[in-house]
Amino acid sequence: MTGTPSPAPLESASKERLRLWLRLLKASRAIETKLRENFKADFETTLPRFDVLAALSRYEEGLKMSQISGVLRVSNGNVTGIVDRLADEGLLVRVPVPGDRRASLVRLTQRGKEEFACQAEAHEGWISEMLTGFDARTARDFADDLQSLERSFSKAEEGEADV
Amino acid sequence: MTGTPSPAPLESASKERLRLWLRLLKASRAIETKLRENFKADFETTLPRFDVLAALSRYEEGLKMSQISGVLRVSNGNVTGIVDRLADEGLLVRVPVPGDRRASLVRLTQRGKEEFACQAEAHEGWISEMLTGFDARTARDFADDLQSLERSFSKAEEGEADV
DNA sequence: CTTAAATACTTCAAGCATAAAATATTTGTG
DNA sequence: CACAAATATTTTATGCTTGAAGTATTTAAG
Repeated sequence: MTGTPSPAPLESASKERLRLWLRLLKASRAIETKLRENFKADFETTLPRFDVLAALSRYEEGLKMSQISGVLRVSNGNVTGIVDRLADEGLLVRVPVPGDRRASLVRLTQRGKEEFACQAEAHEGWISEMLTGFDARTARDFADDLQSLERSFSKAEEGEADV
Repeated sequence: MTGTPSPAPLESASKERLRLWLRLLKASRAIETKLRENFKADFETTLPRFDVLAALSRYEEGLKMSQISGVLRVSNGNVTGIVDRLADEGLLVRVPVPGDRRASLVRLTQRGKEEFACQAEAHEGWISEMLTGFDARTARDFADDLQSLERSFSKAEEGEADV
């Protein structure tokens, strides 16, 4: 990456960072919007539902509700409704946890696994189309840059932890 | 940017693009979450409300409802509720458009302008803190990379327009 | 064993988001 | 002018999202 430097003169670090954030947000919203449309049109589903299936697909044994919200980094109450609807449709089940009647383990059903496999394949295809301009090497480098951005962010977060 | 190449071997372009997207999403969600918390804590407001004020602040004459949704790229009906609440609080007003009784122009009030100025300053500060790891040059280059990602995306969108 | 604290989860209220339907007004055509 | 089509906006239904309050159960302390 890092293409040709912009002709426009650099502004303050603060302004350039703001510009970076606005671009990041714009790009990710554009992709997200397109994904949402595709999920709706092709599978009559949503991104959050796909996210839950994706999380579960990585854990054959299942996940507790709080683990799902932990993995997806969303609030606890949020997951309840999404799992409710997916359970109604038979894509997953709540299994009681022996020895703890508060909790339940959420597991994909066979149908859930098959449905997710379809969706995941389509998902990867959509993303690949949208990012056609990036070859494997460029995508990897860019992804690494993003990770460094995230590290910068996390470090800033820690810094304020002890207020 | 483009730091040291990852030691892990490159996978297919499709996989690498997927990874890129997941990183992009993760980074932008992390920042967005933090921003939401800050807006709530410091100004008792939300990101969408800030976005509307920001859009209006760039147009002294005001914007019609449909122009707001166009600029922010959100649905029409969405803006109605947000503008309603901001109007209730006296941060903006709906002004009738002479000669077209369907439409109205939405304009910031003096209070709205002052409130937005405060929020915008804080916003820039928060972003700058979160992205401390990026100096002006690096941020600019990264922003340019993101723009090229967006161009790649838009081109992919066009391509399917004539189906 | 009893009770307070912690844990797991659900429910609730408020707001954001979309798409689609409904309303009101304006514009274009004959 | 009449009236269909287009335009501007609001309303509605549905779902995601959070944070806070509520319920049930388990764990820890005395």
